[in-house]
Amino acid sequence: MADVARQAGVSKSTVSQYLNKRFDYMGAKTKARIESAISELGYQPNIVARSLKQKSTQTIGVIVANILHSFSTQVIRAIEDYCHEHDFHLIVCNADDNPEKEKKYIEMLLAKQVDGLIVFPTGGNLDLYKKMKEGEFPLVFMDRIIDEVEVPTVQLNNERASDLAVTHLAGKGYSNIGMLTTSLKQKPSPRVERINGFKQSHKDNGLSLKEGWIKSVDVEDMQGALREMFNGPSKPDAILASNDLSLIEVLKFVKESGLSMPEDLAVIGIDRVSFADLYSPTLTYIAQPTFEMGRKAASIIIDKVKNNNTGDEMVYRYEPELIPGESC
Amino acid sequence: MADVARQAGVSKSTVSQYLNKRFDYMGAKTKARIESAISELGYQPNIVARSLKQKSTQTIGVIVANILHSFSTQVIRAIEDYCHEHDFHLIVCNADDNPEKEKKYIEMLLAKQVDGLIVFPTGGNLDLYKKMKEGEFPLVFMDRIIDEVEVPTVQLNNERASDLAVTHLAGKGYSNIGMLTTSLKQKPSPRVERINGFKQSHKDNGLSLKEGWIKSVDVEDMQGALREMFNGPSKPDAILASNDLSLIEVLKFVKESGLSMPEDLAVIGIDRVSFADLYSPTLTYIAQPTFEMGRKAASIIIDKVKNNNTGDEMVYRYEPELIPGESC
DNA sequence: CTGAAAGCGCTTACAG
DNA sequence: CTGAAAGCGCTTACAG
Repeated sequence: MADVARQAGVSKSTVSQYLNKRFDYMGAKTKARIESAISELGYQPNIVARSLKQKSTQTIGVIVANILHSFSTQVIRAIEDYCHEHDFHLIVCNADDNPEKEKKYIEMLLAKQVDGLIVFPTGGNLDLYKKMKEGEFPLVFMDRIIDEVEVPTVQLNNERASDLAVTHLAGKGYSNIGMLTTSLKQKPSPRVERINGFKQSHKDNGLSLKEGWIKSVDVEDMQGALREMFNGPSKPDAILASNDLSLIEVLKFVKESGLSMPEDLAVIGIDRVSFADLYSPTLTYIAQPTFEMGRKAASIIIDKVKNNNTGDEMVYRYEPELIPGESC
Repeated sequence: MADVARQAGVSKSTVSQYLNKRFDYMGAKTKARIESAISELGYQPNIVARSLKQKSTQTIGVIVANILHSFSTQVIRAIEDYCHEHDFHLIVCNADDNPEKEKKYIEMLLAKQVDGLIVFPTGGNLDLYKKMKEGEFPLVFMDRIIDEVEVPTVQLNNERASDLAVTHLAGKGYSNIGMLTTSLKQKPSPRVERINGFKQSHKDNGLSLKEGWIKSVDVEDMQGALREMFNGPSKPDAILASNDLSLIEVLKFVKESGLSMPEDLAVIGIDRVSFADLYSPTLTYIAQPTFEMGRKAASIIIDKVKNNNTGDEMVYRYEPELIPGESC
């Protein structure tokens, strides 16, 4: 910038005014001289220096609990679009369901002076969440609710998602429904709520619930869990896969067991997968409005950044939708 | 930092030494005092300030041409792992096959003072690429070769990928092979090379080539292109989908036309897709070694960053592998 | 073993 | 309409 100033025969201040498009009082010839000095020198401003001075990086951090879920990538995409429209940049990190990693990334992003943070919380860093909340740092939770700390949260009406699935199955005459979901170690609220919804919907639909057929295990153990379900005296005639990773395991099991869908086993999943319409049979699933959810989270965080972290700390619940296919 | 220094009764310099773990000459009591001052105040260093002074952000930028390709996400993942191991951060941007966007992102990342850039080039910004090359800015190209500017490039042996596919099909007795690939507007080298390989392999296998069955169109137009292929007097008995997006369109077409695989039509794709083993029939495909390719790109860029951009400007070609399934 | 001082590349009141 | 000066929060030779 000093070079540009010298070349144009003005001061750094004036160059800075030019760069920030404050032309109110700038002479036309000054402006032109700066303009040509910049292009001659191929000058590019240093955002790092500007950020230091302005104490704002125009950057939002996003930490997803697990990038392998299609839900995460879809939401990131929506957040990205919104931020892009509002001239904010994004740094995305993947905590891999690991609270240690989540902690590391939160600290890294704070050190990098992001203006705000959207977190899909693992739930394992209550102190950190609280510290940010107390420090009035702009923060939004996505997908999972953390009871211990009041932060605006965007998530699905998870009980309703399970209810949609069970009611649909019941309507088709299925009554022996199993459920497969990823591990409950961290007790992430969506999984807990989906299981609760599953149970409640059994009552509402007059179905008898088999507790043993609700399996919450790590992905590696899913084939075993499914085999268990099918080894008993009575077998499920339908399965709810509570997210995309579970669904893939169910489909793998169906294929390997030589079962046919939906005759031998009806299958329904929560989350949209790329191959739902391509599969034979096409898959019935419960879609989350990932696009709106992502935009909502982005809009809350950007409002907070701009308005000094004011605004309500609400939980925003979005309604799931059943997309019918041939798998049940 | 000034607060910490005051609280500990030392100077900022000493705090800085502490933070940078230069303990060689530091008194044990000084160290302890700084340590407790930091934890009392909950001090977090400001990386932006450090970056400004050190002229290094420990950050690598990645610009993919199109994030929708599974290849891109797999490579990003590998780059991320490698950078993480070497304490570099990543900022990922998606140019959406749009040279304008690519330009914007390159300039943004340079302004953010990333230490190096891995680009899946659209090919539409030759001046910018040259400028970076001349400025000795650490730069690596991924996937696509740009003849006009000599930059280290990591990519697949694309001709071999097509050859593997065609030779496999020929071995199974198929001789009327069509090819579907995404648009050639930008003439990205992998698509050109895959088409060349497809043609050459026809010669090598003594097959007669139907030029009209090589379709390079935008994804929206693929169903139409496939219908054209199948509307003529003779029809293909096999299709090579040159990437994952093309493959999905082929599978959609097969399903909608009521064709059965591989009896009516054999299908083979380049790129690994998540549902290859899940599909009925399971899919035969040509895999790229995305993991090694990503790590290679990351290792080149980090070497360049550390060694002041020395090193050769080679093209690294990786060999594809055929993963057999039931679709051909 | 520790501190004073300069400087990284910007922005921004303020003076003229 | 433009410039001199201070300051953002660090690091780093250098002096002592």
